Amino acid sequence: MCHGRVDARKIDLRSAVPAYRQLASILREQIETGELGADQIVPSEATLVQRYGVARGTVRRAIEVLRDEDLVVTVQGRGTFVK
Amino acid sequence: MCHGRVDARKIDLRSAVPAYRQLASILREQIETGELGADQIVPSEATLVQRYGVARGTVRRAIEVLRDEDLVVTVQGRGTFVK
DNA sequence: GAGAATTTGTACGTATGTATG
DNA sequence: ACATACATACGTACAAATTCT
Repeated sequence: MCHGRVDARKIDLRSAVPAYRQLASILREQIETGELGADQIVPSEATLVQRYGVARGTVRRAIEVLRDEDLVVTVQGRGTFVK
Repeated sequence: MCHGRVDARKIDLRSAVPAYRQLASILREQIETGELGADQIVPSEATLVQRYGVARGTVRRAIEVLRDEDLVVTVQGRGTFVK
């Protein structure tokens, strides 16, 4: 089996930690544990929107955090890749 | 004379340069020429929205650029200040 | 101190443009 | 031509921090 989808930690909108930071932490962890390996594409914004139930703007802010941390690079029309 | 308001360079939404970058350039220039001096507060988001006729999100993006360039600092509830 | 007003922060939704495959 | 994916811009609502009355 192994259904591909793993856990999808939930995002709590009522938390003191903003949703975009929670999502950034989730993705950062997946990168650090190797669940998302180097050069591997990060799920598309649309996918993350559906998977975590947040708005696209929130997804973009989360990815922006990772970009600022130099963990990923984003290319218009292609996607976001782990560095 | 001297009406306080100076020029208010316009922002061209049809330009190849995004509106938020145009606004960032305008504010950056005002900082570099001393029109906005050190420790002086930058006009509030609401003021910039009215003055330049763009959405608040666009204003925030412009200021974010200046923050990334370490030209200003922003404090919730207070405002944005020239460094 | 209480309350209102101001100002930035977060989150949502929509529409359109640009780049890639 | 088409579908996918990121980029920009608009608007709305509410929360949080600060300042003013």
